[in-house]
Amino acid sequence: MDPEESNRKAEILDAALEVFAEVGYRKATIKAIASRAGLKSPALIYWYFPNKEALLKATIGAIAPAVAQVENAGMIFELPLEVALPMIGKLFLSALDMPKTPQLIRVFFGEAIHNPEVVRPLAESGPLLVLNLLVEYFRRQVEHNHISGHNPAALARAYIGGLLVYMMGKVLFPPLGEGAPPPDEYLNEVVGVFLRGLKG
Amino acid sequence: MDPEESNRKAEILDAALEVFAEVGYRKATIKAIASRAGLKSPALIYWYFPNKEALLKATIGAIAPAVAQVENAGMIFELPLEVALPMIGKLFLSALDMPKTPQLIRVFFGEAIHNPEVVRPLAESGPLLVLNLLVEYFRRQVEHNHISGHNPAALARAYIGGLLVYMMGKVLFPPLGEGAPPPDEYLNEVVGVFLRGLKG
DNA sequence: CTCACTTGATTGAACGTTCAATTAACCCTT
DNA sequence: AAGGGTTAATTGAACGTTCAATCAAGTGAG
Repeated sequence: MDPEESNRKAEILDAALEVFAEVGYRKATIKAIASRAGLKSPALIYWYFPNKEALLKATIGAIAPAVAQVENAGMIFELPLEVALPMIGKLFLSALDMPKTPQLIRVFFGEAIHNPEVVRPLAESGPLLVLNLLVEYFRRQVEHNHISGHNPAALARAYIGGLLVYMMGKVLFPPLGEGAPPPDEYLNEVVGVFLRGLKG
Repeated sequence: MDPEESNRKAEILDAALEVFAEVGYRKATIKAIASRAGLKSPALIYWYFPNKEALLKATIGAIAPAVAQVENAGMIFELPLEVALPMIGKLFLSALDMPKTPQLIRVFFGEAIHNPEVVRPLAESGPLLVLNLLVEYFRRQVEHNHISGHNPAALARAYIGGLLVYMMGKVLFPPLGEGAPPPDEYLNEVVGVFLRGLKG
């Protein structure tokens, strides 16, 4: 059976995510990851993974599918703005409550600059997925004349940006989060502005 | 006199900014920074700076004041939304054209997670400065009943977020920038939404 | 001569990775 | 069931390299 079989690998991946999130890929040592996983020797990691970079890729690869769980994505296209925008907003901000999200965000930004390829799957199964969904949604809204004179690509980015900055303030760079209202209040404000702003 | 006197120091700081931006603080080696600065020995760096971390701090400290050049910041409070919002937007996006901005953004995000204290001056003299300016601006607009029922802290973050995401797409994480409209078109759209969104 | 500055060589620690050797788990034959 | 043989998992020690930091020896201007 699986439960015992691949325990080690999963333990190592969990430990790696923790350590990577705490100190970053380059500062994270194989030794630290090993001892976090309860191994008595760092060498054991090399029985499961060829090298440190492969461990990073596997860590991200293991979690990316879980991030991509946007269910019934297509049905959003049928919904009016008043429902769709808050829904996507909640989807985004509710991720903050999941235990691994802060870790993932930290790993992502820590590597986004110097290892964009490695970390890309994470973005593609999370924010980029939602962004593209939203672009397509706005495009259809324009097409059906529910809104007019708007640029879907710009709208979607601005909306996602408003949410992203809030998350960055919570998880990434606390000075940015100081003075920010609670999530639901924030979301209300942003949704309100966009709803009125789109009905022009 | 200064011009020759502190040339070396300035050269080292320039080289350090370049290398830090290219490969990140931890991967950047003293040797690489030295040779980038035209030095024949890495040891010389230690005559000007006590250690690598001090070099990073100095690099940021040297550039932060230049970033903070928001002239006549106070006068914005007198301007109506239709003028103030595009102005702040241009201020933000025009930074992309300055040669060192991409480097600074890369250094900032590369260290924001694991060295928030070091990199904080950079944020405080750039985006956080503008953010606080904007919060105060919105607060006064509400106070004077030019807009009502709005949360200044949320509004300002959402607006800055819209701009920030655009910059991140350009400089930090290209996949996010793919499909984005040109700066002026983007800014027009965002400003339009917020202007209409605020007149509720 | 002196002092600010510059250099090549060196040191010592940290780290990723390898490896030979040991132990645990499993399977097959009798 | 028992025992021998094969594979999987695990370990500690060691190697080779990288790199920040130090050092002692220069240089050249005043």
